[in-house]
Amino acid sequence: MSRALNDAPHVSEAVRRKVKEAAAALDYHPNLAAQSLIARRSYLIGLTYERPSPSYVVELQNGALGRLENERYRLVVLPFNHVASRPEELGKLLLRAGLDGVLLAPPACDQPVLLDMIERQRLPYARITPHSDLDRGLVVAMDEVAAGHTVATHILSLGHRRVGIILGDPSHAASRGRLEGYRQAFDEAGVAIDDSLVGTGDFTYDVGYRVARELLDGPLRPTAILAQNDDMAVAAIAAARDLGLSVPQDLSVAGFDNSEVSRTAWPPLTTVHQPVREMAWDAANRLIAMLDADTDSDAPRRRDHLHELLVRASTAPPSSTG
Amino acid sequence: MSRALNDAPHVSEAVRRKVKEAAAALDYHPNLAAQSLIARRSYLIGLTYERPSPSYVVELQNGALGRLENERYRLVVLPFNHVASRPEELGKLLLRAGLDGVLLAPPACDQPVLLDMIERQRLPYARITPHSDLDRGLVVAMDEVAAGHTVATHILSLGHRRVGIILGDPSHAASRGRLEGYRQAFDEAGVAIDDSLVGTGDFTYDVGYRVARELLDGPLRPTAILAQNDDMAVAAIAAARDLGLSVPQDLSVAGFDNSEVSRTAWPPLTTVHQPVREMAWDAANRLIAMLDADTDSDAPRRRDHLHELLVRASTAPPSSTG
DNA sequence: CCATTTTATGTCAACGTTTACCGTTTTGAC
DNA sequence: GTCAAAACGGTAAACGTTGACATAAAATGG
Repeated sequence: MSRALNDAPHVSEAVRRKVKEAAAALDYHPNLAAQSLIARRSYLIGLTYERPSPSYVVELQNGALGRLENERYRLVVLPFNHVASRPEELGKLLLRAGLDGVLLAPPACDQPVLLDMIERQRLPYARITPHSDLDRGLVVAMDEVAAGHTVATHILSLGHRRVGIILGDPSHAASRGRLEGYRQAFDEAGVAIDDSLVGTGDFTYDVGYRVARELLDGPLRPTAILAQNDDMAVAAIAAARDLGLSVPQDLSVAGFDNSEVSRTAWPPLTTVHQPVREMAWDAANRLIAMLDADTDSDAPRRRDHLHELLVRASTAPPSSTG
Repeated sequence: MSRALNDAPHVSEAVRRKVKEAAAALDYHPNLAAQSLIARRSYLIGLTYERPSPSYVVELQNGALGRLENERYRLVVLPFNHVASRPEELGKLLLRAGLDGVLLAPPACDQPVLLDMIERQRLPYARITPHSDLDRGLVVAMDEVAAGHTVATHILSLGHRRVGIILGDPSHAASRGRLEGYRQAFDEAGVAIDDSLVGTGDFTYDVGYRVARELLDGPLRPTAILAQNDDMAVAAIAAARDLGLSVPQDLSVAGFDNSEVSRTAWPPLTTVHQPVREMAWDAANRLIAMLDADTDSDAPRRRDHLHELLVRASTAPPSSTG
């Protein structure tokens, strides 16, 4: 009987023990569907993300899973590509998945249509590093502008003046935020951003390589490149090498994300650590706090996590001939 | 009424349409818990793995998810570390997760205790690249011995004779299988394996680096290194560089797995492509075929996938001074 | 020793579907 | 127009739990 197994009051110790022993002997496991039915909960948390780098996905997952460990909640992964062009489809997918709550990574967390849908169905959600409508839902963020500012300031303070920029996918607002941070740093340093040295990538290695080649083959070869993620930064290093340039002697390269490749690349990348795992943990934490709270809690709806600049061997002052 | 929504027979078109319209208007979604309760299925597939490289995890997931797309089944991720030392705990976790079936990646798929537990509870499972008890459960495998043979033959045919070997975690049977393949290739080439050139790693970069340094600092510096995964191979390249050695001029390095780092590393790694995604797809495919079959199907219980040697720039004939 | 409270145990409705069953209506054939 | 068969729609049981309620037993107080 459920009272014995669930340690409810008004059950004698003897009976409780006997029931538990019998349950153990029979390898009895309560039927979760029946429990879900009556509790009106599935104890499933969804995690949705879009085809980013493997290390990002794993960090995200591990962060969320770290919080879910020893909880009843289980994590369902729901990757979904091209959200921007079909947000309703993802909405339907999420609503049909029978979730108690969902963690939204970029760029899904920035789709107003999607947020409308899941709000209408009262599906609780937490947004990880969103960049628009920062007042909707639970928000766990990193200050992208500040991060972009930090890394650009690093490059400028080394003495670089001709700085190439490889943007990420423009549909990710992180790309815009980081660029804004670059701008502020350049303004403060009294340096103008040369638009001919700004190329648009999509966070992938292949496109990053192409853009880097264009920058380095151009008339005004930069002495440093700011890439908006590590994969593209590694691609920039490869492009430089293919042109006979040494990093960091002939070209400094800075990335973003502190992904695994940034450590295993040669030279190791100067990059910005985005505390993805911590943010995912926090998002899961706030989400289940919300789910377990009977009343709408008065916890703050937004929380910012701090970035950290990791200066490694891929950046150095420009050579005198630069 | 359920008949209308589920396209059952004996329902007039008019009624069916009206019901569906009303359902759409109300954003009605059937309660999955109730459906699960009556169907005696949760429509949840578990995936369990142990702290391997991010790219492996993502390939695994994407493969399984690729098959689950457009199915009712959802994927629950259940990473679990140190299975070898506490298989019963993972068993309990899996059995309590309310799964319809589970995909077991190494090394969980090689834990007899775990298999015993989930078999006793009649939880269907598929094993991805298991290395022992190959007759238990659904098996999707790669022939590790053949793969090890192929890569070792490649190195030997380039002319290398002093070959260092960095083993993976010995508890992963993949490590043993690959080594066996090396042995066969060495035997066929009439070359003896020098035990002093065999080091034991654990598939991680850091330990791989240490082992590579020991090998290269030793009295008999090898002209080639066979690493049992890409992370350790990249570490070996880094170790060589730190000693002033060029790859592949002074040292050839071959990896295993065709992970992302093997492509972004410099020089790009010669490696063995393990069709992880395809195998995960296949495992999910066979598992749901089993779940959806009323009777025990007579499909083959084991299926081998082919490896592929990818020769890239990290291997070359030994220099004449070697 | 009875009345009263406390504690332990048994019973049953409810959760939201599906499916089997049964009664009613429509259809088609003679 | 009658009859059988097919099509349709309504009702209720069942899935495996939980939790409220009722009943029974034990403990307590007068």
